[in-house]
Amino acid sequence: MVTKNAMPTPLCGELPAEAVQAARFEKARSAQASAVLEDYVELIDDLLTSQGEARPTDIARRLGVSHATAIKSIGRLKREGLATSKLYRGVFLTPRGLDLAARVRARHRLVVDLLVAVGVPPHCAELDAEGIEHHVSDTALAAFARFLGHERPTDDGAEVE
Amino acid sequence: MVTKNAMPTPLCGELPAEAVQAARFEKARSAQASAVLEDYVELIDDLLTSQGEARPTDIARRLGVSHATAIKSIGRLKREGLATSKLYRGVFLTPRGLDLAARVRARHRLVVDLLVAVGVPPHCAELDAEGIEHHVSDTALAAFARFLGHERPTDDGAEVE
DNA sequence: GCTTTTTTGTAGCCTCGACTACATTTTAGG
DNA sequence: CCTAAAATGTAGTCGAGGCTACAAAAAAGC
Repeated sequence: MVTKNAMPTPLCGELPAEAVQAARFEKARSAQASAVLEDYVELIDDLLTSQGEARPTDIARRLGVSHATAIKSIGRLKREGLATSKLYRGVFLTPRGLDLAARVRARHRLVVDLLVAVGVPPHCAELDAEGIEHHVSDTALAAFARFLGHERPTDDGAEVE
Repeated sequence: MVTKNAMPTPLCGELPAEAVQAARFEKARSAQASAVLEDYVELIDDLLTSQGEARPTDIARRLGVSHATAIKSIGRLKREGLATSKLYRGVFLTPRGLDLAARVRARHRLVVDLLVAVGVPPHCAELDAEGIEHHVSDTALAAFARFLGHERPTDDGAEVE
């Protein structure tokens, strides 16, 4: 018997257990929907900072997708008001895009740092964080920061096996 | 062709930085591809254990999707050799499905436990784990287990000052 | 036993994110 | 300057995973 719904959940007072569980899955699905856009925004910001420009071909290569796929996604970014692009002139971020990029990057670092702090090898932490980060809530992020701030393991990474 | 088969192993020694980054995103994408199937398998196993049967309608309700969507996904499970179903007789898991369910469940618990251990409120940990779990590698899982076993922080959660 | 409701399944449509193939534009070479 | 290559953009396809609407079978009510 699992009866994982036996605990008193703060927000979901009288809701049926099914609805609670359904909401959980729905949250994960919606997080996934914005994951791709977040990746693009973060990468574009990265390219703009390091290279001075973000060209679709570079974006595609870094993401490991075809240029057509990248261009389509850039179109979505523009529709969502996160980026702009001039014909044959590269992609740029709107203020909203820049803001999102900053938040995504901070979250990424925090997730990696936490993984390393609990003993995940740095290389692996980077890999896993790419998928994980999109699903970490602000509440959890705050907890991560608190955890890292209180008992930061001298930043040399936890002992590798 | 992307020659994605050039590096199945995590030795990114002489590879260009772009390829490394691309591989990271690709891993996240492939993890996402199996996420839905994992959720279904876990839920079906849960229903079989607690209710004795897993009916498409129940699956759909618990996942928060329409029954048509659930039935389609069940079809995918069958194609992948993870489940079987007899007309109007519910869904069952194959040995492979059962094995996957067990692994998914263990991983889920480990992720939740780790989140709680670093100070994430239990309710939030459950929510976030739903999305996170699909992206946690075996290496990271092992680190989680080690962390939880070695330095369990008195289980009172991080003190909220 | 017949009707109604629930459950199950099918069909068709949508969006997203991937792809290939082709068209166009800019840039680079000769 | 004109051509070849690279970069950019467009069109069309595909599968996954959602949806609604409808059809059929099983279960429940009367």
